[in-house]
Parts: sequence; structure tokens; C-alpha cells
Amino acid sequence: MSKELAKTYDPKGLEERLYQKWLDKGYFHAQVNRDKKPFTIVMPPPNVTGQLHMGHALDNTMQDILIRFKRMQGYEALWQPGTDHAAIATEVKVIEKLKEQGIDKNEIGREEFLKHAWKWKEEYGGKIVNQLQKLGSSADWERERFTMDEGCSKAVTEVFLKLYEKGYIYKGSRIVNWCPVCKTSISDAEVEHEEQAGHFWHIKYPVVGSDNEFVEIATTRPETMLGDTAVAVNPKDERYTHLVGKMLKLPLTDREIPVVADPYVDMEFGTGCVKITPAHDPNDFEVGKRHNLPEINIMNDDATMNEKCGKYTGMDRYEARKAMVEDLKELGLLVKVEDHSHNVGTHDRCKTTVEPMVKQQWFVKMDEMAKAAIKALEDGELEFVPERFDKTYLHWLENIRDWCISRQLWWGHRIPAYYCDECGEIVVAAEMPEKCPKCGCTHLTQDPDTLDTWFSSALWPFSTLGWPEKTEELEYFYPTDVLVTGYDIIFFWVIRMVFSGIEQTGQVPFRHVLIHGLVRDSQGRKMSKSLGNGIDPLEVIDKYGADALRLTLMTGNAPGNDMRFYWERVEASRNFANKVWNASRFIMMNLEKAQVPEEMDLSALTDADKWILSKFNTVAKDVTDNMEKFELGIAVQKIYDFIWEEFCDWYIEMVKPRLYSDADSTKAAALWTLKTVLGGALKLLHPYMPFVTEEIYCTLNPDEESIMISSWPEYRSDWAFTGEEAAVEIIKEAVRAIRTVRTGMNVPPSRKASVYVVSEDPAVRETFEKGALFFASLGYASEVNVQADRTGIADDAVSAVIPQAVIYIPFAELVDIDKEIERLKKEEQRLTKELARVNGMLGNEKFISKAPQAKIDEEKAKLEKYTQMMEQVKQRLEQLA
RNA sequence: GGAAUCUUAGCUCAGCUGGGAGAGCAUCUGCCUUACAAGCAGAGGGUCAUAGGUUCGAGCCCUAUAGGUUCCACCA
Repeated sequence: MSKELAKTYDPKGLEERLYQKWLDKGYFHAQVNRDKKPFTIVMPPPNVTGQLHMGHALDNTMQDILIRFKRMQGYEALWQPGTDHAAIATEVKVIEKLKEQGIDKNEIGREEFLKHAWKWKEEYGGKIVNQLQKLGSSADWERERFTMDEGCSKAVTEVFLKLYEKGYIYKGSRIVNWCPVCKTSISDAEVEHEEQAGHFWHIKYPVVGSDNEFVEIATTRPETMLGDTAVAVNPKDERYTHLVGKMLKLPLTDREIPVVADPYVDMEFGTGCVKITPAHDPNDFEVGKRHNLPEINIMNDDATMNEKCGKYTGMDRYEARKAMVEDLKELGLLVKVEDHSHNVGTHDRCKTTVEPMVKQQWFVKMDEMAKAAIKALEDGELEFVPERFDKTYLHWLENIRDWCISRQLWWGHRIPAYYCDECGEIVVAAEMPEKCPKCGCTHLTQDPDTLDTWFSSALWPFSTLGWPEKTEELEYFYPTDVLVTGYDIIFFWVIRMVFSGIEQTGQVPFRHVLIHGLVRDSQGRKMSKSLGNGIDPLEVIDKYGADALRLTLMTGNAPGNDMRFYWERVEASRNFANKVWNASRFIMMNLEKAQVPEEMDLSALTDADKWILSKFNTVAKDVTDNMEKFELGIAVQKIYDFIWEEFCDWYIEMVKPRLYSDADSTKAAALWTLKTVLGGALKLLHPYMPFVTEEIYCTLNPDEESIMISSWPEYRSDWAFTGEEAAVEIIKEAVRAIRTVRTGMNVPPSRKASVYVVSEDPAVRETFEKGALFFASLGYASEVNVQADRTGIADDAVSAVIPQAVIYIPFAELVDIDKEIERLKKEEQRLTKELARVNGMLGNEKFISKAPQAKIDEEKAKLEKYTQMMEQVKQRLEQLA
């Protein structure tokens, strides 16, 4: 059932129809199939709160291309999708929504809040999945998972228990990054450092027992001085050796603190004296541990000063700073204030300045697991593409600190730890124990905290396949083949998956990590909500179609680099879709008019047919190789060039006269070739542009159900025709040469000319005789005469020179003599340059002795060719002059 | 402070292991040629950031410099 195709390609409606068809047919669904090899990708789970952005579009397009490619190659290709509960992001949204209704989180309590959160998830959570489908993503939606579904939660508990038993998870009092707005701890990876202009306050601390002696310290955060428990100097610093061990009076308080010596202090920096606030600075915390200093926490969870702060109690940290500086000034203890710019840690989510605080938190001990992750990369079990991200990965792992995994949130996996209300015993268990194993009492309370959202994401590659159960799927599809993600998420996610995978399953969860960059706006800025410069992929799809968006995202940049988004580029991609559409339309129009053989005797093909078939064959192989190496951009560029430049601009044009002539005996061959090459090209293009290719393919092959389940073009040795390929290249070169002559002389294409091709080589003559038709068809010649010498050609004929032959066009049929001279002079210049280069190389003894013989022969051939061409040009110039 | 990366046509970017400077867009010229004006055929435009070095030969390798971007980092 062939149907009429519209004149221009219109993706509207068509995309939805085809996607629905694929879903109905179940093409996306992968099952354990022992007859096939598996190929697995797990989709980075987008946040349930998520709205599709360009990052998703890029990420998922790449994955879809690989999956479609492998599926067509005959693999059982599983693309495992799902969504992430996105602990803090979701919690914030739900809180906002409740606030609008006048509901306060703390008033309704945990149980009630979670009910709202789940409701919210059910209501809005599916949106992102829907949007991913608009891209054409062929993920196995039947297997869609959620990081907080039953299975994934079970995996989380299992891992927590195992790591706890192994001693890798511990609870401890540590300095953590505390977000005073979100009121939760955050991990190091969640802290962003940004340069801020600040001040350096120099403050004098009086030495106890000696009048008028002070120690001058410098600080960027004077408010923390209320928590000072020492002042440190470098042990080698002779300026202060006499003070070590003495006591200082801490201003604004009635406390006395010691001077300690610690190598952490940089003598060159500031005054060489550092106030030590163990409870509010990570370094000071370490110093404090070394010197057994007390930790005095001076702040509440919202970063206001707590009850230990005397008159400053209740003030915000910045208010307190101001007040204290004023007071110090009054006391004459403020020496000076300097401008100072320094890095301040902020919470990546809410941009609040992080307050280091000492808190009881849960941590994962990293050193052992980090070592295993490093080893995996070094042993080649894990490969980054591009390779340079190895360094990012290793550097992070080599400097890793323990991972703070507890969060003071409600939405997430609750920590499976229970405390005995009586004796305080900690029990880590999958379920609430009936009684305390120590004191036997039955009053136990679960830890109120939840786990870092990345804790569950870290298990994603195997938890989605059923782990900890030993499912068939896990055994068959795991470890997965490739993980596709942005470089911005290597620390958060990739690394944690790697060590979790190794620890829990004994295997690296994926062999390759394909890293891509960020999609930026046309000015190179990050797309962000606050800037309002984000471009909605759905809008792009709506205007130009998903295929155009996908192609745009895959071209014009190197792997791992950021790319800029330009509407013009989408337009160019859309034009390509239209080009494919129209070429196909032309071919199908012709196919309808004639009977096309199913099988073709290849010997019945003309040189042109063999040329394009052979060319296709090569391109298919190259494209396959590139795709195997994850060079997706290079691969699609080759497909693009092949379809547009070779197939459309040359082959289709060459073949037209044969199609228009009913008598032509090679018409069937032309039709067969058109159909075959188009079909093959569509297959190569399908992973990139699934919709247009599917629509055309099914019209082209009414008996086939879908291009998705067709087989990938394999290299065929019987399609390799080197001789014919070369022959057509000669013809192409000749046509180009004639075009140059004619356009150089401004001859309207409507004026046909007789063309004489002169070559001593009989093989070349034969080529031109067979190809004579092409010239005519291309509108540059009405008549083509091929001969061995110049007999019968007017002396003033204009020549176009190609390496294999000289082409003459009787001057009478052309015009403009000046332009011809100009053109020839340019040619002469070019040849002079080339000759100089080749002569230089061949005249160089070192080149002759060191270069490979093949290279030398090549250059010698060029020398001969150019010399010959030069002669022709000179002759011609003389004639015209 | 450490690291990665970039500097190639007016713009955005390709250029794989060193061997005749590329694409898309933009500009200009000529074409509504029966698949496509979202098209066809052409043209112009580049000391490949700078300075050295290795090599017969460097956009590519090495060193240094300048500038841009990004990541990491506890300098109070």
C-alpha cells in the first residue's frame, strides 16, 4: 500500500503516530533471550520533579542512538528507564505547594507530609517520562523504575546493612556542610565554591597575665570567635614561640583560651596567628582534635546565634558579625579591616552560604572502595570516552573524603537505624526490632534522617535489574555496556555507581562511560531558569520536529565539549530531513511507474550504479566503525554527506535520463540501485532520525513492518567496485571542471555546448563514453565527443583540465574572453605553487631517503600530472593572448 | 594553589595516529532545470593565538607566553 507523500516533510502528527506504533508493537521491550547477545544502557534517572531540558535531550538522544543501532545489529538491546525521587528537590517543591495551601510541613508531621509528597509524585512525576518519549526515546518503558519503589528501596536497605556490618558505614560527630535554609547536611560534592568579596578583620586578643600584650589574629568570619577554643601559631614561628602555652582572653566573652603550636598555620599568611573554632571550621576541627580542644557550637540550625552567645543570642550570623565588630571597635580591639576576596561555600541548590557545623551524621568510609574504583580504571575494566575524563575521575578518588549520607529531610529512604529509648543502643536492621537487644526494652525509635539521594542512584544499574534478588535479568543484562552522562555528574553519580557496583556485585557496572558536555545558549552561557535563557526542547520539537533536534544535538561539536544552541542549526537539520524526504519522494514516484526487480544481477549495473553502491558500502562500514567507537557525531556527518552530496547531488542527477527514457535497458538497474541505496541509507540514519526514516522506509517497503526491526547494513564484499568507483570519480571531476569553465565565463546553463574529451588512455575514453549521458543530464553539455587526440577541435576551444583528460569546449559556443584568461591565470598560479611544493619535496635528499616509497611514487605521479597540466594552461593562455 | 580544555573563515565549530586548510550559517553571483527555493550551480573570505624547538615536512608533537572557559582545593 503505497501512499502519497507530502511535498515538504511535516513531522507534526507523524511523530506521535509512529511512536505509538512502536509502543504498540512492543519494539522497545527487551527480554532475556539466550540466542542473542545483550546490550544494556541504564538511563540516568531524571528527577521526578524534572522538566525536560536540553541536557536531557542530548543525553537521551545519544543513548537512543546507541540502543537503536545495537538493536538493529541484532543485539537484545535494553534501555532501562526510570526516575529519581530527588530528595531535596522534591521536598522543596512539595513544601512550596503546601505553603500555597497554608499548610506548614512541621505542623502536619512526617506521615502526613509523605502522603502529600507521594500524591505530588503521582500527579507530576510522569511528566518527564512523557517528554522523553517526544524525543523518540526507545526505552523499555514496561520496565520503568523509581528510586523509591519497593525493589530499589530494598536494595538501599540491603546495601546499608552490608556496609554497616563491614564497618564502612559509621555514625560520627564530624564537621559537615550545613545549609541553614534547607536545614540539612550536604555532601562535599553539593557545595559550590564561589569567589566573594569580603573583609579581613584584624582583632587583638589580650594575653592573660601581661598588660598590653596582645595576639593579633585575622579572620573573615568574626562571629565565629565566640566558639574559639584556641589560637594557633606555627611551631617554627619565632615571633610567637614565647607565647605557646600561654592563655589569651577571648574578647566579648569571659573565657580564656590557650595558644597552641600547629604546623597547619602558614607563617606567611595574615598575622601568622589563627583563631581556632573547632565547631565551625573543618580545618580548625582537625587542629582541635590534635590538641584536644573543646568544640563549642555557637549556632542554631538556621544559623542564628544560640544561647551560648550572650547578648548576641538570637541574632542572625551576619547581624551578629556586625554587632560584634562594633563592640570590638569600641573596646579598641579591632586593629584594622582589609578588603579580602575569598572562596565561600554555597549550597548548589539554594545558593545559601554553607555553615560548617559539628553534627552527628552518618558517613560512608571511602578509602577502600575508592581504591577499588581506581583499580578498575587502571585495569581497563572501565573506560571513559573521551579518555581525558580519566584524570577528573582519578583526581577526585585520590582525594576523596568520607561521604556524608544522612540528610535531615523526610522525602527519601529513611536510615534503617533504630535507637533504644532506654539505653541508647543503636540497632541497624531492615525492620524495626521488637526489642532492644541490649536492654530488652521495647521502646525503639527510628533515626529520623533520610539518605542522600545519590545513595540510591549509586545502585541504579543493578537495583533496576532486580538486585539483591538473583534475577534472570540481572544475570543476563548486567554489567551494562555503556553509561551516557554529562561531565558535571561524574562526582555525584558515576564514581558512586562504580564503587557501589564493585562492592555489591563484584563487577564494574558498565564498561564504557560516554561523557558529553553541556548545551549552552548562543552566547555560551549555561541555560538556567534564573537567566531565562533556557530553550525548551519541546518547543524545538514542536517547531522543527524531534529528528531535527536530535541531529542538531549530534553535530557540530567534539565529544565531551560543551555546545552552543542555535536555532539556525536546527533549521539546517530540518532542511536535511526535508532533503531526505524529497529524495525519497522522487525515488518512490519513479518506483511506482515501473516494476523493480527484488533481486538484481550486479553485472547488469552501470558504472554509476556500481559507484554509488560501492560508496554506500564503504560509508556503511565507516559509520559502523565510528559508532562502535562512540564517535556519533563523525558517523552522522558521514551519513549526511553521503546522502546529500553523493546520493542526491550526483547519483540521482546522473540517473535521471535513464529514468525518463522508457527504452533504456538499464532503467531497472537504476531503480533497483535507487531503492537499495536509499533503503540502506535510511537504516544508517535511523538511529539519529528515527521518525522520518521510519515513515519513508515503510512507504518504500510496504511489506516490512518497521525500520526498527530491520537489520543493520553489513559490509558486503560483492558491493565493492573499486574500478567503477574510480571511473565515476573521473566523470565527477570532469563535470566540475566544465562547470567551472562555464560559470567562470558566465554562460547560462540553458546554453548547451558540445564537449570534447581528449585522452590517450583508452580506459578513460571508455569511461567517458559510458558517462557521456551524465553531462547532458547535468545541463552542461548537449553533446559529448570522446577522442584520443585533438583532431577536429577548434584551436580556440576552451579547455578544462583534469588529471586524466583534457576537456575542450568550442570557444564559439561560449563567451567572455577576459574571464577565461583570469581563470587560467589563477590555475597557473595554483599549479606553480603545487609544482614548487612537489619539486621541493622530491629534490630534498632527506625526503627521498626517509619517506616511504609509496609516498615518493605518489609525489612523482603528481609532478608528472601537474607538469602536463601546466603545459596545457600555458598553451591555452598563449592562444587567447 | 592544582588540573582539564580551548584559541582555525564574519559567526559557531570539525580536523583521527604529523604529508595537498574543512563544514554549517552568514555574504556575493547566476538559476522557480518536471524530488526538494527548507532547493541547485558557483564565488569570495584563514601567517590555524604568539615565540621558540623537534622533523625532510607541524593546525596536529615538545617548551614557554598571552587570553578565554570549566572543574577541583581548608589558606584563616
